[in-house]
Amino acid sequence: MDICGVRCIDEKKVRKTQQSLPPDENICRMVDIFKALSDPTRLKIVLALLNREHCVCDIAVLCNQSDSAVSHQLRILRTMKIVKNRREGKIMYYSINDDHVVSLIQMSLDHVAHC
Amino acid sequence: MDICGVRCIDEKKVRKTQQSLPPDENICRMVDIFKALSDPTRLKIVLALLNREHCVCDIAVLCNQSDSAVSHQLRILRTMKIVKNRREGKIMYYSINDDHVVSLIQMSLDHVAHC
DNA sequence: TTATCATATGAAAAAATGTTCATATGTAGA
DNA sequence: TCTACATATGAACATTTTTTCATATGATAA
Repeated sequence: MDICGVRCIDEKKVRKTQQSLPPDENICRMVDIFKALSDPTRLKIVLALLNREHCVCDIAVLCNQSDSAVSHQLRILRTMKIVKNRREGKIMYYSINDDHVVSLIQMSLDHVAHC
Repeated sequence: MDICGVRCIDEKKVRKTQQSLPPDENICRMVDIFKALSDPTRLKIVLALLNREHCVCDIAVLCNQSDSAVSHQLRILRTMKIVKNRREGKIMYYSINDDHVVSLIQMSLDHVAHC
């Protein structure tokens, strides 16, 4: 096995591990979830919404960011289906839309608490 | 409450949520974990090492990346204490060093499998 | 010692990401 | 209708991250 000039030391082990790997598509989807949570503003938004729904400008206050910056990040979280929104007149309320993500965050909260 | 020109709609809710938020330092540490797993090369490395330890050039083959690129990513994972390494002659073997991260990945694997 | 191999590292180049700013949209009320 | 407000969005700019390339290090064998 030799890909792009990189030599392989132990072909057998590599093949076995290769078979154990999830398909690339799934790896990408996992990366997307982690990426969504890997920005302080976005993670803080999700943590805040864990508590209850909030409107955009309240989230901006909580994150100490401009409305616009928060709106951009909310769009990313919305696209990823991590949050959902509902309109009440002029105000747009955001809330959590993915229980799996809640568990992920809970687990990482535990991790950080332990160390 | 009015921070940097952003008006707050519902002060009470904001205060309650603010109190429910983990300290910023912990949020940063959570972000660091998610960031570590939010690159396809790094996540693939960790997934591969979940199976068994591997040397750098075998990881490079698995990830279809140059030795150097992989080495850089391994340093990041090492700094984060997500992986550890041991030398055997010229060869450096890397393996998983953080069980919490294993659980996190397992959970995200489940998530991706479900949807 | 010298040559070779496996890996590491610094710095530059390339790519991806986040924020700001100006402007647009949708809603409510005058 | 016009105005004000809450939010959204595109594009420019700034920052961060990743990859590449050249070179360095540490280990083995000749």
